[in-house]
Amino acid sequence: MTEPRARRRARLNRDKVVQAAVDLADTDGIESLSMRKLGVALGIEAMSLYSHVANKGEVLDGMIDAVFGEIDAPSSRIKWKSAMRRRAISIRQVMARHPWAIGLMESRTAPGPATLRHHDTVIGMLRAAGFSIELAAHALSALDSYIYGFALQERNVPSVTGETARLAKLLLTQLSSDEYPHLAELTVKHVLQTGYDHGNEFEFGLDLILDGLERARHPD
Amino acid sequence: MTEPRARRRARLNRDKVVQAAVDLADTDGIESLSMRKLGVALGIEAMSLYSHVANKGEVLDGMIDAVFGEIDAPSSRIKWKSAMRRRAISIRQVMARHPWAIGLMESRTAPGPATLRHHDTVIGMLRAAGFSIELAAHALSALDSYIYGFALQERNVPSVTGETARLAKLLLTQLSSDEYPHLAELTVKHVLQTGYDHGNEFEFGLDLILDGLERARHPD
DNA sequence: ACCTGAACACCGTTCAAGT
DNA sequence: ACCTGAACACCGTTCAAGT
Repeated sequence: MTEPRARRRARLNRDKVVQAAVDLADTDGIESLSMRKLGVALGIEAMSLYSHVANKGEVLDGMIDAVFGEIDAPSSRIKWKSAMRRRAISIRQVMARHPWAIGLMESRTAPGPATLRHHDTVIGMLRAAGFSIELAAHALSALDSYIYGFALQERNVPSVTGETARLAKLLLTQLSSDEYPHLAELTVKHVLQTGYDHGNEFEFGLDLILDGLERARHPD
Repeated sequence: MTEPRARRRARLNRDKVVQAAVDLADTDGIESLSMRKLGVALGIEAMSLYSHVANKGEVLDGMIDAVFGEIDAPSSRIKWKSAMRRRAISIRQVMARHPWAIGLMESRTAPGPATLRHHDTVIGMLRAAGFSIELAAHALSALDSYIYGFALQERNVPSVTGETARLAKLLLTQLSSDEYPHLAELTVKHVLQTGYDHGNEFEFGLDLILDGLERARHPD
């Protein structure tokens, strides 16, 4: 038993550093991901990380690419609409697993191999389904904007589950119903209703776009 | 002339601190916005800021609310569809002026008065146009997801303007056209075409959603 | 009431030194 | 080739002290 408390994988490399960073961000949040804590998690001094990555930015780029690798590649064996629908739902699930990812995307500009592979597959599937280059670009832009934007907003809305959150929201609504009557009405009569599922909201907008794309592909 | 180099406004207060933070983020980027630099910009010691704000988070919340205050309130004197279209374009313009805002939204959860006022006005306009509560919620969720997601993606794509960026992109495409053929094709034959305007991409998706909402309001 | 300076507990990163 | 410890230039924030 020469092992200290932190399990040291056979040999450290870039991928293992990135995976440890993903785990740390999932557990403690991205704001507490530091090179020093990452070192501790790997049973290593923080400065040793620089043997495997050039800087923290490379870790962050790797994390984003790892997240893209988790997205289900759309199958070309089903209708394009079902495939794009499943892809959207898969992205939303992945973003729910890694809530820090959506915020990280904003600051990173160097797409990794998994990211490029994913987009290449999606474009290829749309082209095979008969989309023109222009329409494929429009479709990808519209769908991804919607999916990422929804994930971004979902992160900001405090979850309605849990009685305390519910009570807090009710109180807030009560206080502001004079100043913001329409917002108060929408909150009380819609968002706070038992059985309200934010996922329905996601699928409503998603189907709006998918139906619109179908119409654009087959102009009347 | 008792004034030192930094203009000191008559008396400092929360709003002036927030406005200085917005200016600093616009100029130098959000990543270099620190309490110390904010102090320098205001001709004050960093620690004096805590007389006006509780912490940096309050500054960030204020910045987001200031950005919402810049969005054109939708007029109730025109058709809902035109009003929502203009609102979307206004948000995109405001986000272009303050590119840091979209990334900040992700981490802030306390909406300020301008934010609440804006959303209340929009919901009120949709309700007046005959939208049910449910459909108004769906409409706002779909549109805002799309708008913010588009802004998020727009920030990640290096601008195609400028010959150097153009050449760099061409080279990149050349290198990866074997591995990512569809991505390469879309980039070369669409994105890099002269006259390509990313704004058209925005309006395509926007009109897709607006048309879909119109159909949802008047089911066939 | 507002501002200051010193201090604390953190950051990312460099560098010379070790094995 | 990989890891370490000390150091540098930064952070946000607290606190006792000044006016």
